[in-house]
Amino acid sequence: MTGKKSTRATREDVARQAGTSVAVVSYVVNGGPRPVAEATRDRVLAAIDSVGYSPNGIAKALASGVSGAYGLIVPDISNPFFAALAHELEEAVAAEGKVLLLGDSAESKEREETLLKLFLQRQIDGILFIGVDSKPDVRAALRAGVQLVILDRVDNDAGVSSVAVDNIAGSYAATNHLIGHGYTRIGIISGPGNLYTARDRNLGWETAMAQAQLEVDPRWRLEENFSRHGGREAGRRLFSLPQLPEAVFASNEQQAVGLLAAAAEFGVRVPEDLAIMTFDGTDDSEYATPAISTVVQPLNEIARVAVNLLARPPGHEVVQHECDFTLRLRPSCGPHAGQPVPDHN
Amino acid sequence: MTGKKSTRATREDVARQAGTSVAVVSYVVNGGPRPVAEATRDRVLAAIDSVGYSPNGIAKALASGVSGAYGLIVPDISNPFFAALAHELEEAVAAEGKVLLLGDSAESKEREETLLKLFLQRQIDGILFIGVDSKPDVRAALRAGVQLVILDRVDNDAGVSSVAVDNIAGSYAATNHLIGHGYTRIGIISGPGNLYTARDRNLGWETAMAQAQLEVDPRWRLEENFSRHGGREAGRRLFSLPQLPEAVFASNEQQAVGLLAAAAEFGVRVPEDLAIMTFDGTDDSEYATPAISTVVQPLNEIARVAVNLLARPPGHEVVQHECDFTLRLRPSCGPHAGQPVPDHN
DNA sequence: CTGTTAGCGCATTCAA
DNA sequence: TTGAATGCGCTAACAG
Repeated sequence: MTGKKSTRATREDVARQAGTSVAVVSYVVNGGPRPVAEATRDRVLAAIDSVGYSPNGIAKALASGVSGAYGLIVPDISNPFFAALAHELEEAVAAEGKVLLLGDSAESKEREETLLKLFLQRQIDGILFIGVDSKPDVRAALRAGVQLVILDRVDNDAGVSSVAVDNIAGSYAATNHLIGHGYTRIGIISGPGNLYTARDRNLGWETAMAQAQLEVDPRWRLEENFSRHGGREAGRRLFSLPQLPEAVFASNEQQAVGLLAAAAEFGVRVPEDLAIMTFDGTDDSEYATPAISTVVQPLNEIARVAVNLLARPPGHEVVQHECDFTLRLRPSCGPHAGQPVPDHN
Repeated sequence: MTGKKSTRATREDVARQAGTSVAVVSYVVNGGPRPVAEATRDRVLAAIDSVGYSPNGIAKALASGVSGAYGLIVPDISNPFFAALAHELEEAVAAEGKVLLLGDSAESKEREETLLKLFLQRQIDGILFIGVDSKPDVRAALRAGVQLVILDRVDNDAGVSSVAVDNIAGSYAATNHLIGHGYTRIGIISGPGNLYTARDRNLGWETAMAQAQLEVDPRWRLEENFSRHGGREAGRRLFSLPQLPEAVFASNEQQAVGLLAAAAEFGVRVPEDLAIMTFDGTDDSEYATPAISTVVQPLNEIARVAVNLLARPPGHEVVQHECDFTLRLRPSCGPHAGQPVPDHN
């Protein structure tokens, strides 16, 4: 065609221009590992500027063994909770001077493994992992000696580090808050039974209910996916029952939003006819109608801790970090006297 | 420590094990560029399996010049619209056999440029770009000879390919639909004036209003950020006015969600006291209370077209693709006879 | 059909 | 303080 192969300037061009060796260029670019004379450095810098040199990250990765990138695998980035978490993670990763590779497994176990392998092939320096279920196969990463941290949906037996909120205590606190309102007929929409997250939140609710010696109508225990669709379906079933509970704990925020949509469909008023609390605490619950009371996950802390764990030199011990939550009270669970609520227990 | 440097198996290990040369290993791994005898291939495959070989993507990228990755830059991945788009893009990119690198510019012009450079350094094969404003500086990419496609917020003067929905026609159709309801007092929440997207949607609304010879109270023209917060602020101002419009076109979905929250605050009923239409059409509008009528952007098409443009060999002509939209009618704009509505014009 | 070998751009050790 | 040289793992000519 028109010209020669559009090839970028390399160290060699800089060296030639500056009248030095390529090694010296490296030294000034990386500020080490050896010192460079003031005058030489200036010449090199001028040359870099003149030829428009920018180091090739790929070559650097190959030679040094570190790629400068972390990988993030999520089941579905269009899920607001994962998106919010990804946003925080990106920030934490950037603060580490690295970039973040995004992999969306589309809720597919198979795609999840493919992504993991793909990342590993790219010499990723560490992997942030949110699995589609609680039995992720992360052996490939361990085998390759790559750090991996599991987020949110945690398998405590996997032998890898993890960061998650205290799901049991959170749902326990949420349920207790409903009980404190004086509600006695309290239902739950729980998540898929194969997720520890869902089981833990279920357990918290059960514990609070048992402790308060409250009976539970089994028809008020719905199980659905952690999605708006799931929440709406649960709501439709619930609202077709002859008798409604006074309150419902929706195990995740997306379900709560769906439940709200179903309530509107059926003319069920929230919180007058049904009080609602939920779990997660992204902006979704703030902007819902009515705004939803929720256990808030500290996304920022989760992200920071996770990235810190990833940045540790390999061979470190496995740590399973559990974050504290906060309770955010809004109109959906009924009128408040404005009293503060303890974080948990 | 315990063992030797945890170094992965390479082609050489495979070759040794199989008793062949490294080239042959390449040939069977890549299915070319030269044929390999059946028997040899089998030996190689067995050897690969035996030593647990997995090709090093970094080395491959360096040697071949293609990295197998596309980069995506978005202003904020926690924005549901961008998240939904990213989800579709990831899918389209994966279908191309590539991975997607995510960069979140956090609405910062500076970070946006940093990300672009970072991607370029990593020999990204192409960049999907959603800028924080309509004057993105993408010269670095052009200079490096890397394909780049601008999405959503398009600058028609940039000389780069782009994909976007027809914003003018979309808002024109939405406004006309409101007019068809018989509303004559119609307001607008428009987006930041520095975004073409916002200006175009504004223009579509203006055109429809002018064409219907409808007067506009300037106090019913609000300008706010494309966020829920912005929408809520606009709503609060609007609902403090002595007289409300009958309908409002919220320029993006996030604003509409915020507007709904403000309406609930002020006891303004939707659609009885105020009809609402909006633009974007992610799940957010479906699950809002009430569900929101909206111009729907064909995210799937946008993603496919964008990735196709990216996959073209370099040196191609600049194309600015404009996608069709659809209108999705829901309760928020008032009762319908159920008549279908033409796509546009 | 298969083996050999020269790069890809950079980090880094070893000399000078 | 600087230069030369080796290697990272792989691709793709170029020879057999």
